[in-house]
Amino acid sequence: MMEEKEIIQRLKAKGYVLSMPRVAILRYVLSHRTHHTAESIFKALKEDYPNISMATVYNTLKLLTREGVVQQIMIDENKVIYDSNTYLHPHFKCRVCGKIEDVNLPFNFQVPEEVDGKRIEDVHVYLYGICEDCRKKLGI
Amino acid sequence: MMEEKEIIQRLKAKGYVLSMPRVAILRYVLSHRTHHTAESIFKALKEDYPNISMATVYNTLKLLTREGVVQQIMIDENKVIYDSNTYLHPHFKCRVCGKIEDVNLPFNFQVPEEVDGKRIEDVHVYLYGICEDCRKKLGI
DNA sequence: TTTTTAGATTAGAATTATTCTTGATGATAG
DNA sequence: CTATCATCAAGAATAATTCTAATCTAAAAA
Repeated sequence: MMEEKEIIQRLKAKGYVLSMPRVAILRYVLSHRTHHTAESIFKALKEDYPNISMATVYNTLKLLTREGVVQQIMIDENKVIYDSNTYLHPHFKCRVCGKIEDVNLPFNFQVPEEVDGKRIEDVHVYLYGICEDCRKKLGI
Repeated sequence: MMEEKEIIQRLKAKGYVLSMPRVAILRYVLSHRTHHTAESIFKALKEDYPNISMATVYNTLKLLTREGVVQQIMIDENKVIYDSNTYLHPHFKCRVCGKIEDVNLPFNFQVPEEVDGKRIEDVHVYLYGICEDCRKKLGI
């Protein structure tokens, strides 16, 4: 897990301007290592930075994705979730309550670097089912 | 891989009305066992059924997903792809040309039926990287 | 066969997530 | 300082999907 300073160094070295909104977004996702949406980040930052815009949030998240600081999780059919935990770990979505959680399970995903001539750079594993709470409530 | 007649039987038994547009959509996805979008199906059927509507395509695809006839593939961040090949197989997306392909690779995805109290019902594996064509073009 | 009716369909408006556009702003090199 | 160039904000635009309300139809009942 990378540190804020290290990340800022690296982005500066790549020629990015580390403007106030960008640092605010970076700091926010690093200090809340859970799942975010563009909107949840926007709302959270709106308080301290009342004139931040959605476009900036989207642009910065795209930048951070490109630079490997966050990961786009597409487990949900209608919005992208951003995860600042970028090591390979499966995600789970409950089909009853819709909750999305990390799954800390050492699956053996020895994905080869190359398959059928394709170079594999990233692997996403999404699990769907019913979460513990919903199972209890439903008695199943 | 299920047959059309068998599927229609099963859906009827479940109480669904097998109307003309529903059968047309079912038949289309079964006879073109590739990747579809709601829009591609709509356009293809528009020729034979000039007044079919997008709402019907979406509703029917949702129904067929619920009944396990097709699978929603969410490898692409901005649209859902429907796959009538519903056995567990990874999908690949080229980050250069955007092409999406099946990967016929026997990964050992022995996903347990239960993890951390969660019941796992479905597993999606998405691989991202560079396809053979793009590697050749780029010389990498 | 005709009637009935629950559920399905259509057209288009509405919604939601995301991207684009444009003019303003601000950091930085010279 | 000032010119340059990337970034920013605001809101319009777009794209995918869902909703709404009036109409239609498959299939059960008469």
